[in-house]
Amino acid sequence: MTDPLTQDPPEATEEAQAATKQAVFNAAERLFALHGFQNVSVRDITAEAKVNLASVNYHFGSKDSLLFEIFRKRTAELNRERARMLHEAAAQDGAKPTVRDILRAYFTPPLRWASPDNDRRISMQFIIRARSEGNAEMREVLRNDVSHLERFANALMAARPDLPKEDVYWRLHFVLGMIHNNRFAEFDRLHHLSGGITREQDVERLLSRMLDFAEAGFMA
Amino acid sequence: MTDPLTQDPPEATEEAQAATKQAVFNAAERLFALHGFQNVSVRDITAEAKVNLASVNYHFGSKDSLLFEIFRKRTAELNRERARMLHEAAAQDGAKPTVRDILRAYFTPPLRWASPDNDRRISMQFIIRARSEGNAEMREVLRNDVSHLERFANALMAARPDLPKEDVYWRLHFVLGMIHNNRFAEFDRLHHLSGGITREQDVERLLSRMLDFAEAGFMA
DNA sequence: GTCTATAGATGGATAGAC
DNA sequence: GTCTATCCATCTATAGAC
Repeated sequence: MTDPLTQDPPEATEEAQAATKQAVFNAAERLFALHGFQNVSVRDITAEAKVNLASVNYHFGSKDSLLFEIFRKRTAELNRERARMLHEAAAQDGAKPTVRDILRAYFTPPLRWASPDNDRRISMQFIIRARSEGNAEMREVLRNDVSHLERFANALMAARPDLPKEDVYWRLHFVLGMIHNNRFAEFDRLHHLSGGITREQDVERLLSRMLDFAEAGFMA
Repeated sequence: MTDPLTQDPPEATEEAQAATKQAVFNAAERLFALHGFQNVSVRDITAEAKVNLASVNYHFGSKDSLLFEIFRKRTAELNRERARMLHEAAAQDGAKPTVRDILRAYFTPPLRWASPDNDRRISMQFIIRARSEGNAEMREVLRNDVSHLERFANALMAARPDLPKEDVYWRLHFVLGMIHNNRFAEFDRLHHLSGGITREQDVERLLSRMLDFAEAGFMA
């Protein structure tokens, strides 16, 4: 065996490998969020990440696996934040948060992520895009991973015990639509329609608007 | 017409040509709605339509042009129905329809189309899918074709003259999110989450639910 | 371990026969 | 006008050099 170990450039063994994998991950997330899954090739990703073409398959196995890994990681992070906020609201309000508190816990993390000065802005666009463009594997995960939604549905039923459960589910569905519509293109269109008076930059103001609308809808 | 037992290969000049073009159109709309733009090849379309491979390029120029033609036709039809309902509501109410009337004019056509027994169900899925997966050309059309949305925004401002215009635009944005979330996959997920108690088959009931939620949100 | 070269598959589009 | 055969670009994935 050759033994040139002490003369290797940097300790490329672990750090460089992790850096390459992370570069691929970030480049892929960014390109997918901006252009869609099918419109981004492995060549685009490795060029953006400034790594060699084989890196995607070496580190992630395949393009699909790369996508799936990004998707799982980001959705897990987002839903963890939501669950934590819901838990805090329950602790503060004595185990029975109001409808507005529950909705705030659901809205705040994605809105924070999507704010212009947040480095997770691109991750939020990735998630929204993945919801509608993801492959069968990802859709199956979405369909089955309803545990975090169940927490919110149950909290809403506790906050409105007078409302039939069917109504709670439908209204939750409408609320989800409000969130999933927050794509770049939709904000852009709204900005154009309104003649430029709508500004999504003010996250706190947008959060208030969404809460006002959704809370009223839930109280109807 | 009166064409009982003439010969087999009849004047294929015009009728057969129109039939082929229509078959391509229908097959493409159906496959795109079910599987997404990038996941459907020209070969898939011509196989589904039972026509030869060159038909797409002969009748439509390119795959992209075919997509664009379907998109323009369907969105024009849908928005025409909406505009007609808004016009009728204005005529009935003496030129100043209520918020609920306006929202009903916006919600009813897509919900009718999407109902299980409607032959436009697949067209509605096509439109929703095209909104998020369409190419740059289609997104540019969406971005600029806000004329039909302006009608609704203006009607809402007339119905709520006390509300700042900025608020009207944001709430309209939320309402759009409610509609665009009505995809097969989302209904499916809701059905799964609710343990099967939500049923989107009853279109009138769903329309009522959406109107209750959106109207309350607009009145907040 | 990294990177190049290439295999292997599929796609859109089209020329040319009839 | 219809349809087949084919061109050529592009993609993912991988073998093999270093």
